[in-house]
Amino acid sequence: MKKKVLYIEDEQFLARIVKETLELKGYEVLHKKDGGRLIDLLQSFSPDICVLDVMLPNIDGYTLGSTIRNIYPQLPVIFLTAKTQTSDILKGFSSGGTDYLKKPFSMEELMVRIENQLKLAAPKEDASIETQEEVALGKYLFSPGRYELQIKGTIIKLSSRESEILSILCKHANKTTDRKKLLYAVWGDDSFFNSRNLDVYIRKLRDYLSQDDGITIITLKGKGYHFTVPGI
Amino acid sequence: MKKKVLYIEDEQFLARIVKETLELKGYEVLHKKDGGRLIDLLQSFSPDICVLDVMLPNIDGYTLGSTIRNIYPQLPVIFLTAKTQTSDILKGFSSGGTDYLKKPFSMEELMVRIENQLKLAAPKEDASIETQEEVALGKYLFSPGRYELQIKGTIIKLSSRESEILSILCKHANKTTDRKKLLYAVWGDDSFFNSRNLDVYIRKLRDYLSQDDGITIITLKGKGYHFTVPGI
DNA sequence: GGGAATTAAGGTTAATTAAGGTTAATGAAT
DNA sequence: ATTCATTAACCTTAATTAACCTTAATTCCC
Repeated sequence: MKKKVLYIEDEQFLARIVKETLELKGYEVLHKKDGGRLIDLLQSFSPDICVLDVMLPNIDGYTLGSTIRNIYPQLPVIFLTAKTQTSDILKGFSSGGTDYLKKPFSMEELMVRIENQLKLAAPKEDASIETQEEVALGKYLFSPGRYELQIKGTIIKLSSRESEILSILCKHANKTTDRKKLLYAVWGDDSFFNSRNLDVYIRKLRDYLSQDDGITIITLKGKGYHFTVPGI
Repeated sequence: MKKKVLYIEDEQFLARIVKETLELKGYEVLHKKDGGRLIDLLQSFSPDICVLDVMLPNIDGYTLGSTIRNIYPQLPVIFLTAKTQTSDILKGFSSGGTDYLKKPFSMEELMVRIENQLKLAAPKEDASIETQEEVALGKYLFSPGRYELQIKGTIIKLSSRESEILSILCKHANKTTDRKKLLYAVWGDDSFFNSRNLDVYIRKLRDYLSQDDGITIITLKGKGYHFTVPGI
């Protein structure tokens, strides 16, 4: 998926070069000469990053930056400007900028700073499965955050318990998940009833996951489950 | 808790100024003249950010940067250098730098860039609604202060309760909002009646937000709601 | 030692109960 | 006189409990 850059710049000549260079690098670029109807633009275009000139007709770049930061707390914003006074730079960062590049700059520097900002804004890797975006399970796509299991475009809605248990199994994909630990993780105890209860959920999950026979939840009696998933 | 800066710089005079300025700003600074025993340093000092001069005796800054990036994928690294060639900058970013500052620089700029890197590295905070007058919710724009939800130019007026509940959901966007806490936050108790009452409001909000199917309020029975919003 | 009896562990399906959803009616506050 | 908030009555669905079934592992006996 192409990353989208919203680029606001009034100098036509520079704008053209930047836009073309970005497009050559594989970005989708929306260039505007001023910040009019910014909020609409953000919503319809939904950029991954904004590159703003500071000296603009009508509304200046800093104001636009603040607006963006206000509405999209996480969206990277790079300011471009000939203003080189320290106070301008400070203003840039306090207006929600995540980087500040002084004109004149080389195209390469802009490119690498854009890449860098996108990398920094990307979801942090070290997060546990709770915050994890999506996991590929064979032909399925599991989105713990959305409580969904997707296969060939059809979406299976999971309940919170189902999703919770599947998440735990995923954490031990192709290894064994201890039954007792699973029970404790989900219910906080390993009573007889919850043990039956777990059986019920395992059956449901097996059922949901039956469309890919590379995926199996193997029972290891007295131990737990071995969740086999191809290609993890 | 003081943020810790690991600062590697061989120019004694500059180093002293930077160190003192940082300390004045409330940072804990460990200054070294070279990158010897870097790995030990990182582990014992466990800095929140590294500031590296590039031109160093023995091992150069880029090499140190790469080492850091390998071991600590998320740790911010700012390069400081008189090298101003584009190729040097590219090298800085490809060596795991998260920012690059050309010498000579103003202390203020260094300070603000350090702050900025720390902010970017910080675990993504939920947009604290209090300070925002507007939040983008997918195709919608929510203005808690005005009790308005806007979509494609049309304005949906929210009642105070509706707005209040939506604000709370926004605070936990893409995470789960505890039902009990929600009830307490809004009504101060979790009586049966208010619980039904909450259901009523959730239904209304689902209805208002139904025009963007990236937005969902998922019920987690026994827990609460998971408000999913794209791009937050 | 090899195969039937025993038993513990888990599986299946259905019933129950608890949590929440929906819609409409009532009550409070402008 | 409306608009918003609450209460009410009834509906739907997830989670749990229950009853009964199957399978793997021991044990027992010859």
